[in-house]
Amino acid sequence: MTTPTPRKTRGTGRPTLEEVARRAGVSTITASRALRGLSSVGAEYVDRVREAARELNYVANSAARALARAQSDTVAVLVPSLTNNVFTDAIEAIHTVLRPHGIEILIGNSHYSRDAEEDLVRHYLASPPMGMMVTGFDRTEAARRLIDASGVPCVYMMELAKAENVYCVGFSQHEAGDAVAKHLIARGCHHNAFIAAQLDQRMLQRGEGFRRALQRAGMHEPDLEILTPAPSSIGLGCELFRQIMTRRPDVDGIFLGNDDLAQGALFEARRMNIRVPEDVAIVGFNDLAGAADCVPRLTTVRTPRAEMGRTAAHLLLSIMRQESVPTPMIDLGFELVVRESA
Amino acid sequence: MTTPTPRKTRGTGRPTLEEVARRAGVSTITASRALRGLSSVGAEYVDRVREAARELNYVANSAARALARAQSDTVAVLVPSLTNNVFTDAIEAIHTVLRPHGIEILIGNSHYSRDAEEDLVRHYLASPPMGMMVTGFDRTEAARRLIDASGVPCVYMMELAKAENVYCVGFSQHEAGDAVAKHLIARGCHHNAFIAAQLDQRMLQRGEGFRRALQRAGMHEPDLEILTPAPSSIGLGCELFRQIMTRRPDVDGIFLGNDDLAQGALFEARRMNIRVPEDVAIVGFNDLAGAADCVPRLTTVRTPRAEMGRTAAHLLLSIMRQESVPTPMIDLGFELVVRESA
DNA sequence: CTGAAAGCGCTTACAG
DNA sequence: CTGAAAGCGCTTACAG
Repeated sequence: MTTPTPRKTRGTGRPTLEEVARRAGVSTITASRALRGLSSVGAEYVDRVREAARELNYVANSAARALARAQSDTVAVLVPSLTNNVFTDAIEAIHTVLRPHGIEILIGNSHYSRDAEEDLVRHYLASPPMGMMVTGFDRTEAARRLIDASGVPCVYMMELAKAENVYCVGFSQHEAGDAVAKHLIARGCHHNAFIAAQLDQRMLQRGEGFRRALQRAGMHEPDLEILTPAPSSIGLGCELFRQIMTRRPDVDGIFLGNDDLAQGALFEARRMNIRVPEDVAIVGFNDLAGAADCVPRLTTVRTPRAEMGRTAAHLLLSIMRQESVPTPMIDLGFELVVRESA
Repeated sequence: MTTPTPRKTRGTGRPTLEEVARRAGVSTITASRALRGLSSVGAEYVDRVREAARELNYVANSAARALARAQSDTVAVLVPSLTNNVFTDAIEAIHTVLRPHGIEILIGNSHYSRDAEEDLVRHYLASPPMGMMVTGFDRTEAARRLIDASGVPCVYMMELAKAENVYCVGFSQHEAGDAVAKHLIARGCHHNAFIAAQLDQRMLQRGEGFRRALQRAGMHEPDLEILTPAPSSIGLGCELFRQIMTRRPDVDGIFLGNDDLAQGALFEARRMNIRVPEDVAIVGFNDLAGAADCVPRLTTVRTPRAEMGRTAAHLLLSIMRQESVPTPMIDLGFELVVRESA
């Protein structure tokens, strides 16, 4: 004898918490608490509820939960680019840490635009995520205020803050630039150029570190800097390398603000029959895929992208749980990887 | 005389639809309809409601909406990698199309694992998105069934389906491999190798196209194929190039299944003092950044990543709106870009 | 074209 | 430790 299943007119048709509770012989709220692992539920109930949920293939309706709690199991991650593996590496690591906690990651790509980032902040804060992670500190005043006023826990990635009261995970871009300059100087390069594109704050900070070190050594030549807001690319690296070497053939050391630019320089050097590192030493930044394999193998600065993502995610987790964190600022450092090009 | 604002104990504290309605002097449901642009609302009301919403800075609570409609304004996009720009390019385009429609994109990265993808399918389908986009057709039977049974509109990207009843946007990987073989043959290459890694279906399909063309020309040599499931990378390209040239120095044409592998081959060729294309012609796949700038400039197959993303997103939009679509299968083609390496 | 009622599926807040 | 009630903020379904 079969009872006809009543046709539901609304809803998803999926099993609900109420059905789980009924099957387990407890109240809905007890089922809710049992499934959430709240300690105030008797052990015998917990098992019964879990069992019932399993049998029914129960999955909590996240919309209902979000509505009831006035918050969703979501973390918004704002990056300036998805093309640049610097950020996808970090995102991967964030996923790895947060997914097991049932947290969904919303990726916002600002395309290196402050205004676009402000829109994203506004958008995500409209349905407050339980936390957010943003890239660096360069944003509109409005975006800054929105984040602060939202009360949503926020971790800043990729840079170190000046202030004490912000949670950040990164490394000193300035020191990294400094290290590159010192390496070039120690190598005996006398005319050191700096080539940068995109001109986001991190790029500028490493440029500043590089410049300062040259100045301290009395070797800074302002006209040996090429800074363009155009997006970084291998092609642009080719172009700018040719430009500087044509204008100043005596340049014997170049720091290109990232590996794309540096790879382009390597290619163009070959086309121009300029030997690397004999005629000119070349240093990149980030140690992306390929840097270790090109000809000559690229000397560059390895940045801890995955580790930043992982650490930032763990930090955010702690803050969201209101745990006390040892230090709000985590410096993960960097490493100058000396290979063949410089 | 000021009335003290009642402190809300629950909820987000954000303005609700009810407040908007009250301010506009209509019922909540009329406000709801007005804001959603349902034609059954008098024009005068629409303006009043919109005005009130603007004044209150009203943003609909997406959780409440999702709960009431038993569906969220969300599209899940499943890709095998975020490191490979093939997929980030597509994702970018999808974002561009879907964002203006208020649709949030959930990115699932399967890391080229069928099991991981099945988990993702299960996860996303647990809170059904309004639509989903997946990569190719190679998945577990369970994942396939879950998608079909869910009733969630789904568009398949990157490949063309055999069946008629699936919505897909891509190009023929098989034909692309065929085109590469023909080019190498026309160039006069007699011993043509195929080097592939990762071994996802698309890679294998272009390999098959390549192989068939060689067979038709009576030029296929089985031992000139290196297929490894290891992840593609420039470094691996170096390694495999050295391997094949050491084993068979008479090879004079190589199709590497993607640009990473090909770039590695170019580097290693230089290290081995093998001239490209004089000694061996090299063809890559995808035309990623750098292909046009390396030395020698890489001959490769340009694939329509952004266009696939854009087109797939528009197609999904149509399906979700239940509009009739002219054709479920959209072939965007590819283009052999002949540069210097072959 | 407009609205009062009910419901979506959870969790909070209050009792016991 | 457990539960009945109320509420989160929308939309669906039914009337008029």
